[in-house]
Amino acid sequence: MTLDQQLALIRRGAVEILPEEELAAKIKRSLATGQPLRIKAGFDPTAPDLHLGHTVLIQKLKHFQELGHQVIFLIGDFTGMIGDPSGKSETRKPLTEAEVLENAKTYERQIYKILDPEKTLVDFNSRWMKPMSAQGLIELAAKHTVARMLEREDFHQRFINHAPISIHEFLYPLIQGYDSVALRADVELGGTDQKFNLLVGREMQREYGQEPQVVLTMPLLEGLDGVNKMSKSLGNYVGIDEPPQEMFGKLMSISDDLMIRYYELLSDLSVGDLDSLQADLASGALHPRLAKENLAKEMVGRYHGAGAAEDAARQFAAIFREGALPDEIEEVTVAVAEPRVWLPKLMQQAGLTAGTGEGRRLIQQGGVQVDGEKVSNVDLELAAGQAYLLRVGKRKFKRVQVIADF
RNA sequence: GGAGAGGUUCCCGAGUGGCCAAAGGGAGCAGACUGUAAAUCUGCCGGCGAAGCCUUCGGAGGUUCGAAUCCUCCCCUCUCCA
Repeated sequence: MTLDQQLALIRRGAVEILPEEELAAKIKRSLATGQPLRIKAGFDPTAPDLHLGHTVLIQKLKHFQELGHQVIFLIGDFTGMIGDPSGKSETRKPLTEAEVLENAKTYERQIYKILDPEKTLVDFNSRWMKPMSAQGLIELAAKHTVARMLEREDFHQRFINHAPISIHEFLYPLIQGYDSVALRADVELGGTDQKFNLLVGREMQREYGQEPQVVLTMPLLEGLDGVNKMSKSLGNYVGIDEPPQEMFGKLMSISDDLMIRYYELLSDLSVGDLDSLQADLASGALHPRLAKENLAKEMVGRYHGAGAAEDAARQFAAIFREGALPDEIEEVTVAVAEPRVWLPKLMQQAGLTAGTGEGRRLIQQGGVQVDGEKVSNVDLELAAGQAYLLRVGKRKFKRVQVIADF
């Protein structure tokens, strides 16, 4: 592909490319020499459960891969072994080497749903960080100043808010920057929240006499709430390993605005198609529900195959539009010592609620059905020795076999 | 090392002896409305078969009829000084 074509694809969805002229120069040189660019992106070894937020970045890696460049998927196992960079929580327990390898495998299994395994290099920063001596680390630390560190937004905020900042947190950007030196990276990708760290990489490379990498930032994908960034700890995520039904349901529950955003950052739709999609939505030619269904199908299809996507769509429509039951309802068996069970108790034992208080509340609120009948009596007792279909809220179903055990 | 500020329920944050299972907001859950949503409105939101009782306000003791609130010691964070 020509320089301009490459640049266009790389630019798509990117927030910033710093500096763009350098990227152009690197690509030009690559075209001339046939030498692919080395594209780096770093990942935390402790969270092997990728969600759609991560895939924004991985999609971009894929673009580079399509352009023939060398993608390096770097697992920050060394940094992950030390502790928690957010500073808030308790010290993270160090991962063993076996765990790291295990997590790496999980990563590979997940990313290869998007990336080409043949063209992806997976590396670990412990490879060069572990042999580094204390002297080497201090030398590394000497290449940066505290004032410079405090320029980073979150450090700055915490500093002025009198929140704690641990010394080791200053080491993370340095090490991440050194990773770029070790890998001789030409380009590093990251979320916009990574901008500072990515730029440290440029400075480190310069310090070590290398040509600085180009920094490319991608937007952070908002989570299902539409406000906060997608993250596991906030619970607003869609994991790419989730069952099709789950994934489909979550995607269908996002707001219309968010749907556009997801299309933009996750879909393979071309820029032109995206524009006409938006136009059709605005004119009413396309029903938002339909557009959302298509998006959900595309995502489920990407991670589970087209068949699974169709199934999920059909079931979803059946349950939520026609009020039918899902194809598969989990069955549980609960043994009770009395001839009758109190419903809230049963719900608790079936794993539908955390306690009887919650069950009691749900009944009062009209959110509980037994065999399709809404329950209003908090004291309702069911006879043992038979099966019941319990529905709690909109989505939780269980077929419960109550056996008498006395 | 010295002086000061602070640690409250999932999160933020009020509460400075009984009226406190603890205001308010956020998140979450349920219901209504819808397009499946979003927005909005309503209710719930420590545990308990619900009567009252039990466990919670950094930790351990103590004062008191009674402590998130007062005292002692300890742990942790921040600020200023050195």
